Parts: sequence; structure tokens; C-alpha cells
Amino acid sequence: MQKEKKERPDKYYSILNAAGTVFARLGLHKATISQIAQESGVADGTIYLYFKNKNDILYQFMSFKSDIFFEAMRRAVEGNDSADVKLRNLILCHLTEFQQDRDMAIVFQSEVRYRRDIASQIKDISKIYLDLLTEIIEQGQNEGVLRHDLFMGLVKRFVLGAVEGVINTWVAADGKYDLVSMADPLVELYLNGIKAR
Amino acid sequence: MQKEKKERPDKYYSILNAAGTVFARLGLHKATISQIAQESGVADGTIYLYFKNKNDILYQFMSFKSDIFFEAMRRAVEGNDSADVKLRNLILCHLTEFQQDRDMAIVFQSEVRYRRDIASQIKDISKIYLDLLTEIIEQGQNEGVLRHDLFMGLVKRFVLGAVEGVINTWVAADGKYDLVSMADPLVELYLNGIKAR
Amino acid sequence: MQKEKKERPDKYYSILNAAGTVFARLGLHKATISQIAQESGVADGTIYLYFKNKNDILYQFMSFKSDIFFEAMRRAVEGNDSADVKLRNLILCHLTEFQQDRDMAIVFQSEVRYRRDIASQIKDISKIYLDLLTEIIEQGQNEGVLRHDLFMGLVKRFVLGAVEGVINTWVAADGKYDLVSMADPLVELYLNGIKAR
Amino acid sequence: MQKEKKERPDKYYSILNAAGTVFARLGLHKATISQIAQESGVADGTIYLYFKNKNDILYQFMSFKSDIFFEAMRRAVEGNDSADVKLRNLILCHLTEFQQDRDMAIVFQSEVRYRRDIASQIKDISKIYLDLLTEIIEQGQNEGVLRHDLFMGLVKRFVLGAVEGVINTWVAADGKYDLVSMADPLVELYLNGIKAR
DNA sequence: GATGAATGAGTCTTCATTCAT
DNA sequence: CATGAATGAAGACTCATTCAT
Repeated sequence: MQKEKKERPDKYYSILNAAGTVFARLGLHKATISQIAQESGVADGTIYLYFKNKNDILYQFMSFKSDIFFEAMRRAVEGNDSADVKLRNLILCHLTEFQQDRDMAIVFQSEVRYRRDIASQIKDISKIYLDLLTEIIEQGQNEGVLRHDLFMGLVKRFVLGAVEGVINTWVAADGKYDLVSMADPLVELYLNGIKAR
Repeated sequence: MQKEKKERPDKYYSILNAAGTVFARLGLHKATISQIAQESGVADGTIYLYFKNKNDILYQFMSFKSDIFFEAMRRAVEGNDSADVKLRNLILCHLTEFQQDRDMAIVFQSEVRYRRDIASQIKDISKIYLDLLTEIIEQGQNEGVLRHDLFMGLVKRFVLGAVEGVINTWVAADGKYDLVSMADPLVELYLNGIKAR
Repeated sequence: MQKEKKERPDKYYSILNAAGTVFARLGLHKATISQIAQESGVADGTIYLYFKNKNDILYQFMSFKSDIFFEAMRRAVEGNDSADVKLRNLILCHLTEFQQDRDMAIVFQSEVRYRRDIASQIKDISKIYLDLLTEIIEQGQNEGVLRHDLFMGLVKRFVLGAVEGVINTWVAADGKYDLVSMADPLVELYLNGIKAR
Repeated sequence: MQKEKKERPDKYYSILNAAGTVFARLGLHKATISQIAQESGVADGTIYLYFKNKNDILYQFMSFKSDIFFEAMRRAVEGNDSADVKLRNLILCHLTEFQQDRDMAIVFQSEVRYRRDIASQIKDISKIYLDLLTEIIEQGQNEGVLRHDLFMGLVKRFVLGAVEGVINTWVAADGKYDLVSMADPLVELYLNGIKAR
């Protein structure tokens, strides 16, 4: 039942992380192979022993991080919790993972958003996320915890958009405050809205 | 009390719009000066009569669009409406403007997000937006329409993030559906949340 | 009735000739764009205003030279001369043209021979030549000047191969002797062979 | 009086043949050390245990093939045959050897022709060939079989050039027909020429 | 003002060659 | 001897920017 992942040499991951750092600092286009090489302490040519080209580095980076991310996500929502707890766990997990890996957070938010030239496989990342949300919300509706009169397509975007907005702000603030502590207040807003009662 | 705007020649705007189109299609980095020149029907060199450099074009484009955008915003929230109506007007205006100018929507969402190299002035765009939100929410609290126990910093991001999430989805779908119709359901979610009552 | 050739700017030809010189000196692969640029007194980038890439330079060079070459060929064999005179004129023309343009001679003989990656259009150069030979030989057979029991496919190669062998030797000798004077003795060998009578 | 040839290990020849194949397929410049290594089933670095560098491989390849080739040549013209028979044997041997070893044929015809950077030793290959021709022709003149009024320098090129032309054509046709059968008709053309009598 | 030809700095990428294991 | 990972020099090509016309 173990993860069947082909083991990559250390240098592969070394380059991958260096790339993450450089991409986060400069963005895909301004980042140069030389900078990534220097950051990971190898020669330029060495990069090409492990990656097809510059785009491939970004792709592999995102794939690698996504696998970790979604594994964490899945663990966060498995079990018999009620929908509202699951939603809270999901958001908490999301913020925790991004806080722990700010390079990923930056690259993910800035590079993956609108690139039409990035493999659609990477774009599916958010699809997985949205599917998890759908599950949770439907479960919540069945449990009677969540409203039935929800336009699912919108709600999913509403939830994901708000988290990402929070993350973007945190990133823009150079991660100076605790992102994870936003989870509970955020979920509370999802659930209750801002109207006085 | 007249508008203190230096009048720009037509060609300036022609280039600006061409740039918007090309930036939207290819992104800042893949877009070339030649393409912008061709799109606007001028010579490459002409662009440098009106803009300092490539980044300046993006900057001017955003400034120009922002001015229009915030003028519309301001009109949307002026008057004596109650806070919930103003919030609805703000969101409606936001979605309307972006739907009407998809180039701006794409450029704004994809290029402006994380560029550390873009003049901070442009980043202030969202500050203005957030300030409007603050005003509205505070008014709502004073009116008793909105909850008092809100962490303002989070709520603003919550609202803006959700709108942007909805816009991003619309852009990714090539603008195939009506964005503006999302305004009311979205505001309803802001106000009431997703919890069943 | 004038040649309908699109006029190219001087710089196009300047680069073309520089390329010919560099290709002749170093061969296509060892020749660098920088060297060609330097030889023609322009910047590296300028080359790309006139040529798609390095291979394109070779291709254009060959096309340009071929046009001149075959125009000369055609003039050499037109008219009402008998076949043996035409053959002599053809060979004479061939040697004259190559002697006058040693860069072309070298590039043609060394680069065009075996490159599978060169557009077949260029390979057709020798086809035109072989067709001219066919015409001449058939005319000669009709006139009774040339033998009828000739395997045309072989004879054509026999004639062209021998001329090229002579040219190759001349090139290898750095063009130190008069190539054109080889024409008559060569044709005499074609016609009479080396057997004593 | 034994052959003073240093015995080379099998791997040397294995690499040599692999190189011949790869050179024939791609040409010296497009062929990579890695491809040659793979073709011969050794590691890249191993090649440098047997060869100084890439050029040296080509050089050794040509030397090796030349030795075999000229050994065959010498056998073809030794004995007391008359000059015309020797000439025929020489050409026959040439075509036979090249047909049997198409890699050599391709490499020889395409790489050796014009390389100024290839050791002159390799260029001497054709010198040996031309010397053999000289011997044969002079013998033929002494025997009265061949014309006395021949410009030897030209005749040699005439003969070699024509054979090579025939070989080139055969190579370009992917060796689809029988090259050896060209020997007799070709020699017949050498001897009698194409003029009707 | 307008042009667009020219520039050349900047990058990715390849691959012959080396060398620690 | 053999390996093949690592190197880094070299070169094709792009494109923002300039400037003579």
C-alpha cells in the first residue's frame, strides 16, 4: 500500500527546491537557469540532466508540491466528521501547508493562475480542490448543516476565492503574520456571513 | 474644479488598448513591443515616444483602467443607500466593469497580482478597493445591518478574494457566461453565509 | 521579359556573400553567426532581419548562386550548335563559373553533397544539370555524333563526376592553377576515352 | 617483414564501427559522443580511453578503413595483367569495397572531401589511389594500350571523379541498386569515350 | 512627430570532455 | 579498466531599445 513513486536522486530535489525559491523571488520568466543552478550549487548544464527545460522545472515543481498538498488535503477531510468540521479542516490544512512552504505558495498563486501555456494537468490542481469542496458541501446539505439553496458552482468559487485572497495578502505582506490563525474566523464567515442577526 | 488630467493624444490611447489586448493574450513577458506596435498600427519606435519602456506601458495601462474603474466604483457607492445596498452596488459594478473590459480583467488578475517589480502605485489599486469596503462595512455596523464582531482585515480580504475568485473562473472559461448575474447571489453569500438556519 | 526577382536590399547580399566566405572557410557547422556578422560588418541580430536561421542562410546562398549558375548554363547550351560543341560549352561554363566564384565552388562541393537536412530544392540543382546533359547527349545521338549504346544514367554521372573531381582537386589546391583550361582536354577525354587507337 | 600493427582490443573496433554507423547516419557534427557510446554499448567516458577526442575517432576510422581498402586495391592490381585489365580490377575493387561497407562509403564521401581540419594523412588516401592510377596508365602507355597524349594530372582526376560520382549517386539512392555492376560499363566509357565511330 | 533598421546584451540549451568512484 | 554524473564553454536566437532619416 506504499506510495509507488519513482525515487529521484537528491540532486533532483535540490534543484527543484532551488527553482522554487528562485521562481518565488523572480517569477518564471525573470528567473534564469543560471540562477537556479547557482541557488542549488550545480552547474547550468546539470539542470538539463534532470529536467527537459525551464518550463519542465516549473511543471515538476508544481506536480511535486501538489502531490504533497493533496495528500495532506485528503487526510484533512477523511473520517466521519460533520461537514462544517471538514470544511474547517480543509481550510486549516490549506493555510497550514501554504504557510509552511511559502515558495510554493508564491509560485502557485502567481504562476499557475493564468498561464495558458502550462500543462492542463497542473490546472487540474484547483479542480481537485473544488471537487473536495463539492463533496463537503453536499455532505453538509445532507446533514442539514448547510443551506440547500446554494448555487454550487458559485459557492465553490466563493470559498476558494476567499482563501486565496487571504493567502495573497499574507504573501504580499511577506508572511509577517500567522496565516493559520485566519482559518477559524474565515470558516466562521463562510458559515454565518457578515449580516447582523 | 475641472478634471486635472493632461490630455493625451489619440495615439497614446490606441497603443494603450493594443497593449491591453496583447498583454491579455500573451502575458507581459511573451508580449513583444512589435506585437503591440502592429496591433495599434504604429511603428515600434513610436511606442517609445509615448512610453518610457515596456513596463511603463503596463503601468500606464493599469493606471488608466484603474481611474475609470474607481470612478465607476465611487459612483456606485455614493448616495444615501444602506450598507448592504452599497455592497451590492460595489460588487455589481466590479463585475460589470470587468465583464465589459475583458482585456483589463485578464491583465489585472494575471499580471498585477504578484509582480514585485511593478510600481507600488498600481498595487494601491486594491487598497482603494479595500478602503471602500471598510467604509461600507463600518457604515453597516453603525446602521446595525452588519455584525460588529468582524475582524475587518479579514472581512475585506474575504469579500475581495471571493469576487476575484469568481472573476478568475469566468476568465478561465473564456467569458462564456454572464458574470454580472453572479453579483446578487454572491452578495447574498457574503451576508448570510452557507449555514442552514 | 525581364527577370521577375524581388529586389533584396544590399545588406541581404552583403550578408549572403559574407556567409559564403565563412562557409567556404569553415564549413556550415563550424561557421558561427557572429563570424558571418563580423565578416559582413553588421551586428549578430541583423542577420536575423534577413534570414530565418543559420540553415536558411546556406539555403538562400545556394539558391542565389544556383540561379546565376543555371542562367549561365542555359545560355551556354542554347543555340544550334552540335552536341559536342554544346557539351564543351557546358563544361567550359561550369568551370568558368566555379573558377570565378571559389566560395560558391567550395560551399557547393562540400556542403551540398550529402546533407540530408538540406531542403531537397537545393538538391535539385544537380538534377537540372543532369537534365541538360541528357538533352545534349540525346541530341548527339540523333546527330550521330555520340554513341547510341550508352547507358544514360551512367553517362550523366560519368560526365558530372569527372568535372566535379577536377573542380575538387582545383579547390584542394587553393585554386592555384587555371581551372578553365581543363575544359577542352576534359571534353576530349569524354569523347575519345583513353584507349589508344 | 611482418605487418607492424599494434593489436587493438575488441572494444576499440567496436567503438570504431559504432562511430562509422553514427557518422554515416548523422555526419560528424550532428553525431554525438553519447550516440556513439550507446551504439557500441559502452559508457561515454570509455570512448576517451581509446580515442583522444571526437575528431580522432573519425581519423582512426578513416585510417582503419583505408588500410583495408588499399590492401584490397593493391591485391586488385598486382600480378601481370595488362593495364586495361588492371584498371578494370581497380574500379571493380573500389565499387565492391564501398558497396560492402556503406558506412565507410558515406563517411568517406561526405566527411573527408573538404575538411581542412582533418589530418592531411587522411587526405593522402586519395593520393595513394591516384598513384595507383598513374602506375596503371603509364603501364598502359608502355604497352601501347593507352594513348600517349594524355595529361596525366587530368586523367587521374577524370577517372577518380567519375567513380566517385557514381558512388555518390548510389549512396544518395540509399544503395538501392547494384553498384558493382557499374564497373564494366564505366571502364568501357573510360577507354572508349562517348563519341560515335 | 514617426519610422523601422540596426543593435547587442541576455538566455536557453547542447555536448565534448573530465574525473571521482 | 569502466562508468556516467557533472561541468561549463560555446553558440543560436530573441527582442527591448536606440537613432539616423
